[in-house]
Amino acid sequence: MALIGQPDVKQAGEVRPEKVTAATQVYGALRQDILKGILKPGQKLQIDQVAARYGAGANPVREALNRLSSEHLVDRHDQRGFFVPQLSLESLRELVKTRCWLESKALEESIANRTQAWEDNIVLAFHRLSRTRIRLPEEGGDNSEWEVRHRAFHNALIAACGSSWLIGFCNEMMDHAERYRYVSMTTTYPRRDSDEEHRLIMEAALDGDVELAKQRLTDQYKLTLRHLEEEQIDGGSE
Amino acid sequence: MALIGQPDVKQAGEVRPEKVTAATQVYGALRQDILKGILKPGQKLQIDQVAARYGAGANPVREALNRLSSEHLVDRHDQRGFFVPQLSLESLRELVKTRCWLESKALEESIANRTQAWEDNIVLAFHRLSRTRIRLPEEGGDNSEWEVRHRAFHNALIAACGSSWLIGFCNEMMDHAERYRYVSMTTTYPRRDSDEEHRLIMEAALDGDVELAKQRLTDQYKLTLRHLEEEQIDGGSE
DNA sequence: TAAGGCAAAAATGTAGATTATATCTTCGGT
DNA sequence: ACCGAAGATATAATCTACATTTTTGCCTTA
Repeated sequence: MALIGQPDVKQAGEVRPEKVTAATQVYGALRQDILKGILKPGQKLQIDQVAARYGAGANPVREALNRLSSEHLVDRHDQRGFFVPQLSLESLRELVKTRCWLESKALEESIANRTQAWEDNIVLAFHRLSRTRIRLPEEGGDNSEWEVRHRAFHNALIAACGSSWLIGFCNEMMDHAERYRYVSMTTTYPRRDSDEEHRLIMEAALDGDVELAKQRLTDQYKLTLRHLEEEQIDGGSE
Repeated sequence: MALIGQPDVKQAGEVRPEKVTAATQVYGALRQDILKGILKPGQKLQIDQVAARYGAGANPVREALNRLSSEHLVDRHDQRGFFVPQLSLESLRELVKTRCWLESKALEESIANRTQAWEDNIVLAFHRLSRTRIRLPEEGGDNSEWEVRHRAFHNALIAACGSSWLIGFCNEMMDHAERYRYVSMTTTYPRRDSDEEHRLIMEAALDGDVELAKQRLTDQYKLTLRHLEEEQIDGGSE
């Protein structure tokens, strides 16, 4: 129905600042702590403890945990409670394999739909990433800034793929990959030469060389996997 | 209580049947009602009403809604409540496109990893599907049995792809596709000739003809999309 | 018509009751 | 004494009832 000049239209894009609830805050905090490995794989997330930790009541905590359980960032067992999921080399391999499949496809589509804005964003994201120094353990070892930019770069690559589903799936997997990186961060750091690899991916993408770009992207993931395989990252299961 | 002759032995390594909580029951019920279109797209899910409907308290309902929100089966707005997501032709197109991409890939991998058991399950699933009659509106129009078997068939095809991530993503999208089918069920029914299409997909897959199988699979999805496009399924947004 | 102000409605959160699970203890048989 | 079953206690998850906070709808006023 064409509503000409309707006064208080609720436009789809209207942004009313949504006041965040306690549940949402706990959700965000828990998410970070799980991704960063502060909460250990296998650990039980007891309601009372979590509530105390984040200064919230049992219900908001419970809601947050329920959300996270649907993202597979916590395991839920009825009447038994919530747990931080275990990590394993085997599931990491499956994760990387699937990332290669899906991000390749997303990159391919993105290149097919390339626009000026897409290219610009990639260049920008790369620039920011390459200017972020990797901090070694001696320096405090907080690489969360790098993680954020790293993720932004990979997101920029696939942003034009034309499927919010696919972007969502890739992001979900990025979350989990990030957790593996953080948990093994005690021993492994982002490689110094990753900048160069990212540059190569970017260049192939901007050149419109689909096959080369996909190749370089998946090579990078596989290389990172190999590095992690060399460590024992079986999340405390032994 | 104590059922004589049926003592609840706890065998070693036994998988103890998890007693379902109220939250989980509501979750399942809500999920079904949303997928089947009983709860209309765009509709507000008021806590009290939902609680009354399923005979539960506010908290279990809230937990169920939080889980569903992470699956994109309900929209959540802090302090504003929960809603059944809208449907639109545009997002259906994106959904179908993404399904084609991912299920093609999954099918390809499945065929590459084919085993006897995989083939058997496909044959079995096809048999069951083909023996399920489609009920027209006059006959009550409940095609949930068909939906279950239809889904089982497509799952059997991709079961050997080697990635639980990919299988999960495909299933998530199947849920949403199912909702589109149910909502437009007033006018559209599973096509009579879909049996034949499924047979062709199965045959190509069992023959190990990757390209043909993928082609037939995606053709089917695109054909179904075209059928739905001919209807107005824009969930009451106008 | 537009802004401001209320009151009702609804979402969210708290506290404590209830129920299930896990743990510990006891008892009978070997 | 040792093992396992049965029962009792402690712990923790879950749920209910109600308090608090925010939003929504409506009415008044400029």
